[in-house]
Amino acid sequence: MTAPPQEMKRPVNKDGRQYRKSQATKMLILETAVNCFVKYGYHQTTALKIAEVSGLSRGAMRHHFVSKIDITRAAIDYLYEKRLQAFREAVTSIPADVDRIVFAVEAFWSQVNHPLYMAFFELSVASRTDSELAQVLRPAEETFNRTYMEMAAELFPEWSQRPDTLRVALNLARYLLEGMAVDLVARESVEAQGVLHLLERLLRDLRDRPDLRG
Amino acid sequence: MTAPPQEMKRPVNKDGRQYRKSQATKMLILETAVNCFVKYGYHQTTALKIAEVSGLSRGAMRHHFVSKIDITRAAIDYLYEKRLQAFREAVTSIPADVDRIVFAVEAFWSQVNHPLYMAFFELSVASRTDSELAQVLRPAEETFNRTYMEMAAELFPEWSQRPDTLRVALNLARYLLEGMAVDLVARESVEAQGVLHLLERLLRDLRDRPDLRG
DNA sequence: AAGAAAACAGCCATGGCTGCTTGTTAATTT
DNA sequence: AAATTAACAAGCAGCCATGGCTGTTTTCTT
Repeated sequence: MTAPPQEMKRPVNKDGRQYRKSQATKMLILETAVNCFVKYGYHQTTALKIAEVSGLSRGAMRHHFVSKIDITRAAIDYLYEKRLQAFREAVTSIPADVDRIVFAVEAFWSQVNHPLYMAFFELSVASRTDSELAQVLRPAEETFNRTYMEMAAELFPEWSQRPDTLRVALNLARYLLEGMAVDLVARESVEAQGVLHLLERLLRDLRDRPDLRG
Repeated sequence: MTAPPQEMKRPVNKDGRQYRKSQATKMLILETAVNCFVKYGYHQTTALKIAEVSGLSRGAMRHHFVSKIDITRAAIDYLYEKRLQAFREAVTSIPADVDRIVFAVEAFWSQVNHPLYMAFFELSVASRTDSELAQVLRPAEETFNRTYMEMAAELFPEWSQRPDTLRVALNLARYLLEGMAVDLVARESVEAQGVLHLLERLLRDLRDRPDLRG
């Protein structure tokens, strides 16, 4: 009986060109994965297909990510990172002297029309019947939701006196825009203008008239 | 060279017990298929699985439906038939002396919470990346949409003077409720009450105040 | 009652995807 | 420059879904 081989793995050198190449390849794989989710849907996206589109061999893929769920895990992080970042940018770039509701609606709407949203949507739907995926997706989504709420609270400080009204308003906006996006997915055309204007009007009402429940 | 065998197929006897059994089996298959779509998702539902759950052999299945897309085609007809029927029932059962908006919202909302909606939703999402399925689904969906609009027009005759406002209102209601349903799918909890009340209020405003655009 | 057709069972060949293994080249450490 | 490890290539065995074929039983027609 010998002692177990004390695998003293040397630390990764983050400056070496090997490391950078590895990172680049990983990014390539993740981007390809997300693109495939959008283009083929989650379940049609196989590990093999990702490898092929990336221009890598199956073995090379495996070196970086062992299985599809591994890729997916990393891709989800990557995806949500980007979504949050885009969100933050959109919100912080709103000028101070305009009606922020119009801008906020527009920002969310363009979010939801972005290809990245499609990827998220595919994952979300797939996760309903795939508990492994659901486990991976849930935390990322919770983070996103929390940030969404927090940013909204920052964006509308005058609203913070009635947090429950704000909550309902935010939920409504979100459901509506996501519902529009879904119809956009399936039916490719959505009567966006009128609906968006109505939403803006409703949000203004909710914000400006405290006596508006029921 | 003989003449082509002039296949004089005898007409189906719709009273025979063979025919009825066939119909029953077909129904069983379709119901199983829809259930599988809900339970496993469209792509996870294989022809084999449908056969197994139905308690049929692969050959027996094949006798009734050659391929999965065949089953799906028939299942879609079956599904939309049921959805439309449920819709019609819900609408026609609304009493005359109440605010029909509340009832209509409730009717649509319970529609969208029904398992059948989940099946439709799965198909709809899958059709984005599956053109064969899209082809099958599109006509059924168009029929449903048309009927939805028509029934709404019947339900709110006083609104028919401003068809564009009605259109926008109907679209908004639909997008919102579907968006809620989607979130329900993925996150299992939706702040329904407040949002539904807001929707009702908005619809009432739109109906009763003609000066409300912009 | 006999022939035809429908309803059903089960097998086989094919092809795609997965997990795993082995081999090769390039970079890094000492 | 020798040894080590990372990066990538490529193949294999197993699994499962599919399409298609053949055989058996039940029902229908005449």
